[in-house]
Amino acid sequence: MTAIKESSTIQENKQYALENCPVTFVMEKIGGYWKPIILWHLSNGMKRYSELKREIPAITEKMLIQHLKQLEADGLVIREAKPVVPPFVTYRLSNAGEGLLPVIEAMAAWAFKVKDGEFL
Amino acid sequence: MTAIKESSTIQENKQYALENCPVTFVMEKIGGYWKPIILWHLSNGMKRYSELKREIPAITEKMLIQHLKQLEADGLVIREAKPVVPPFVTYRLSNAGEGLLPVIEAMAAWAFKVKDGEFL
DNA sequence: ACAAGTACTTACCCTAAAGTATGTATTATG
DNA sequence: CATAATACATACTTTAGGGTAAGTACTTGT
Repeated sequence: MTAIKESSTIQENKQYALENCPVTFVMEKIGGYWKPIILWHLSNGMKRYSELKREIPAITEKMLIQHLKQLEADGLVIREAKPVVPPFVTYRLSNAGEGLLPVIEAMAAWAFKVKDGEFL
Repeated sequence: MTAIKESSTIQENKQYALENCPVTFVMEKIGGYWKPIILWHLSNGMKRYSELKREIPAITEKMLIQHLKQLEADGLVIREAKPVVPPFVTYRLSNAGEGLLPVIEAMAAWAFKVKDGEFL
């Protein structure tokens, strides 16, 4: 008989990981399928909502807006709305968001090395 | 009436992201709550299965072995088993796995900057 | 009058990831 | 002979993320 595990929910483990692992902290911010893609598209500067939509055709509007809100709440992007009609809303990286670019570049570098078979 | 979206499943989107976004490629490999933590614990060298288990108390054995297998299948860690009893199995980073350390360090650096309020 | 464009919102569903609880093989040791 | 230690395996359930489909508000153009 194996020792019985005391209860441990996803939330508790999330908490554990967040406090103990900086990588998990980053994952929380930029994890999921869409957030990195959105950040990538914002890395060349400010974009309108509709521009992002056009540039990432596979994303649904729900996902796009949902992640933009999340990124905004996490302080990675800045939303600016001009009170005109039709609405004119732009998104751009904050300082913290731009601070992530080296991380993204490190990831990209690794990905290309793997694909080039450099680790074989 | 909003334009009707042509069908797009999770798998298709995954494919799109994987092909278009190196960050997603990396996420595929080290995403989830446990993989980065496991990699982190392996970054100081080879560890036995039971050592990992002890060092990451919140993880369940199912998650630990499942992610170790995944990491092995993705070529990030190397498993070595001595045919003795009780079993003696060790895990260590492969070259590709070690190649990820700069990524992890970049993440950690960013996480600490955020926590120190450097982006405010 | 109504379609079109912009930036959303909301209700509902489906799947993949994570967690729970248990079982297994082997041998040494008391 | 039963227990402990190691490194798993597996059936089942829960949860969170993602996707679908549709609606809203406001105004300009035809």
